[in-house]
Amino acid sequence: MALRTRGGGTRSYRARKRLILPAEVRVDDLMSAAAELFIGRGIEATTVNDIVERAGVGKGTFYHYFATKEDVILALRERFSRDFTNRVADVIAQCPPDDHPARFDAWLRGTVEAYVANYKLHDVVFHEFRHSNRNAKDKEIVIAQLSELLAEGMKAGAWTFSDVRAAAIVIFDGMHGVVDDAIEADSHDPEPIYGRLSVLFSRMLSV
Amino acid sequence: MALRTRGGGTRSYRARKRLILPAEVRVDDLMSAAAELFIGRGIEATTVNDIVERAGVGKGTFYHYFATKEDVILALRERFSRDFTNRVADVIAQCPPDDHPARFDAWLRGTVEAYVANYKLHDVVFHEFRHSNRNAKDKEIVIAQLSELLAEGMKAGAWTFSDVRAAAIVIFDGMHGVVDDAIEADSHDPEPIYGRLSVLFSRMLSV
Amino acid sequence: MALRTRGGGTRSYRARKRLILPAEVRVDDLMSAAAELFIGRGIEATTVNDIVERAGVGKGTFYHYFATKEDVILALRERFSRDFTNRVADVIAQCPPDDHPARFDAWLRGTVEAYVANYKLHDVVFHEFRHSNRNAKDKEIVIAQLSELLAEGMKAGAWTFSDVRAAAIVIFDGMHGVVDDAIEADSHDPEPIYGRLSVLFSRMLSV
Amino acid sequence: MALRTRGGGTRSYRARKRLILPAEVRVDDLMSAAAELFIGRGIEATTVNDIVERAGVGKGTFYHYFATKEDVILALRERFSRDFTNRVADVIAQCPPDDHPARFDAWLRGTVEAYVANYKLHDVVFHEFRHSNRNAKDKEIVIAQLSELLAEGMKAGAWTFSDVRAAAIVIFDGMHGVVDDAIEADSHDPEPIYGRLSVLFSRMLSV
DNA sequence: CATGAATGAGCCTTCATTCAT
DNA sequence: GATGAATGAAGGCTCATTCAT
Repeated sequence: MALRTRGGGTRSYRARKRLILPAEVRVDDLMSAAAELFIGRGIEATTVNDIVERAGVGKGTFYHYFATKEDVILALRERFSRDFTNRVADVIAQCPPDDHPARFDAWLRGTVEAYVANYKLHDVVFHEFRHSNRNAKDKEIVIAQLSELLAEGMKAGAWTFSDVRAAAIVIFDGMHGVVDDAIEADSHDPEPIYGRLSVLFSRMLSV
Repeated sequence: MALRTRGGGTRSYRARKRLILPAEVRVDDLMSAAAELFIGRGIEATTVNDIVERAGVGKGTFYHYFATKEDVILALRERFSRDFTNRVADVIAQCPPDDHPARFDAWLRGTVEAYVANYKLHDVVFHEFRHSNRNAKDKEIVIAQLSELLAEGMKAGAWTFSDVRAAAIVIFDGMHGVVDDAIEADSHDPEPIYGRLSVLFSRMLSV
Repeated sequence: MALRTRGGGTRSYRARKRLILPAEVRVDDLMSAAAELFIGRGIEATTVNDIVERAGVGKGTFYHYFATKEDVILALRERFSRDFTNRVADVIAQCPPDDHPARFDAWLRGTVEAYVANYKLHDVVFHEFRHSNRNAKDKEIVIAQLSELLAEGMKAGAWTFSDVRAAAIVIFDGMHGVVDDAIEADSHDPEPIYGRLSVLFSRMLSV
Repeated sequence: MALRTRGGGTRSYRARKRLILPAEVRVDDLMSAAAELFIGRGIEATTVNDIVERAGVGKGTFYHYFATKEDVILALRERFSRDFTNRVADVIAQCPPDDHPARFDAWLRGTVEAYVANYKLHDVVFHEFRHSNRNAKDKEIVIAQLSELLAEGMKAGAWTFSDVRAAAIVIFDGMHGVVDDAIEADSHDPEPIYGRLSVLFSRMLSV
């Protein structure tokens, strides 16, 4: 078997300065590089080589932090969901706990804004890659968040639904579709989008 | 087992009967084989080899009818959209032209049924593959169909919308999401799904 | 996902004439090229690239006929065992069926000759690569062949053994070791090797 | 799970206690870890990472004590040979210097026992790795030991050989093969193996 | 029309070794 | 002495597409 000699066998490389950085920084660099490339040219068209080149690290460094290419996508997804949910939760938290219409409004505005700001990454990371049922996991979080908001409003008599979950899904996916449509038409201002959706959803919410 | 091909005798050529069939049949066989495989294992995981093997033709035949692998996907997409739209149009056509609520109802029921019946192919062919903006093309057709239905109802005073297109999108994507959710939960009966949606949308349609 | 464009994407290659040959020929070319390289530089040090280059075919051709690199080794092994056993069987067959000492002699001479002629390939293919228990399979064949010869001689009263199998193994492995030792000392003439072994084994065979 | 390293906090460095131990202990830990892994999964499949992890030291420590991965194998080999030879020499030493048959018997029994006890390490370290002619070196030692024993017996008139070395090789390799065969058949008791061999070899030794 | 052998660009991943700390 | 983050050369394998028959 002869133990193939790899790596520094011929002792030829020495282009990059061997810099040691905190794991966090390296992971972040890698993830950002990946995100930019995924957005720019798609996941499939982005190679691990592209990623490490853009991140300015050796290929081994990539595999030091991620087990496979898939892993970056998953990590990106998690980060996206976390950021998204937190962002919306913050906005809602600033409303009076018992003003349910205001809270829904905050959710809608926050969601539209967050999505308009990051739809590219969202699209690429959630639609372009499917891996068993892990797909639903992250959507479930945001649906749950909205469902709870709707359920609380219903408990307080602000509105009624025979099926809260179905309502949440229609609202979320409807929002999603309308934002996509606006973006497709090059309208990146969240305000009018929010306005159009608000009118529609207020009808569904009113008795 | 060592060899991939054991090659029977001296010339291994001509295993299959060189059968000549009408182009339509060939195309259809190929598309069906592709659809089944795409559904079963995903587009990426399906090779052209898999397709021709399942279709029972030589690989050259595939490239005789389709320029690239992409082409089958596009063809499948078109076929799906055409069937879908026709099916829904038929159901609507059976309603009185001026009973707009009934027409919407027919649209909703027909759409849910059609989607429940074919969601697998739909998902794979529309979500798993993205090629520039060609994606929107086919969705546009069904949105247009619904928009027109809504617009006519509005013109007749059955309901009002400040933005018909936004409403159509919310309705379509909302429907889509709720059906997906039901299927995810293993509820493949279109009736209750239709019921849930009908309640929600009727509010949006009513003044 | 974008269906990475591979192969003739950029349409640049056209170095080799696309020649279509019988599967047998291609398989043989590939196996011979592999054997030569394995012998020359070891299995590990030989890459599939090396093999196809030497065989004068494209890399895809290799994988058209062999599923993995391992497969060539296995195929080489099978071929070696088959040839070896046949060769020895032929020599034995030329002896009178009841002259057991002569038959054993034929076995020994044939075996030594066959091994001296091909020990390089043998070593590389049998010793340098281990894959579960498949290893023993091929040795078993030759041990069985010798065991039978010994058993028949015993039945005819030519010699006796309390354990035929053990005797066969000692004879075979002993022969193996002595030949290796001779080759190590650069003595490639089978005759004296055969002579030395014959003396030793005749003692074991005599009552 | 996305990240290979979750890195606890800001600096993930220094997880292990930087313990300073005598070189001997370190070397021994490393060699033992390597041996266990080589036996368990093969040399090729064992990475330096695996070894240091099992030994509980940093990767740098490995390269502090061994120049390359090969070095451990070589060290293991030497250790094995040394132990083996010593063990057998001890047993022989307990026989009367002029009772040659007894000495041979002791050699055979000791060898079979030693080999049965360590065949796994032996196999992996001697068969799975080939590096130029260094291979023969260690086998040579044991062959020499046996050759001398046989030669002395011959000088004393206990037996005769036209070629002592060939006899030694047949005996050693024959023993090797029969033990392997027994182990393959799950017979790990050295006694019956020794018995079978003793019968065979006594014939070769007797005039 | 039909076939399937042939092709090669390029991808993901591995891992021995180095060296800044 | 000890550590482990960093590195990049190299390898096995895939598969859309071509084209000689």
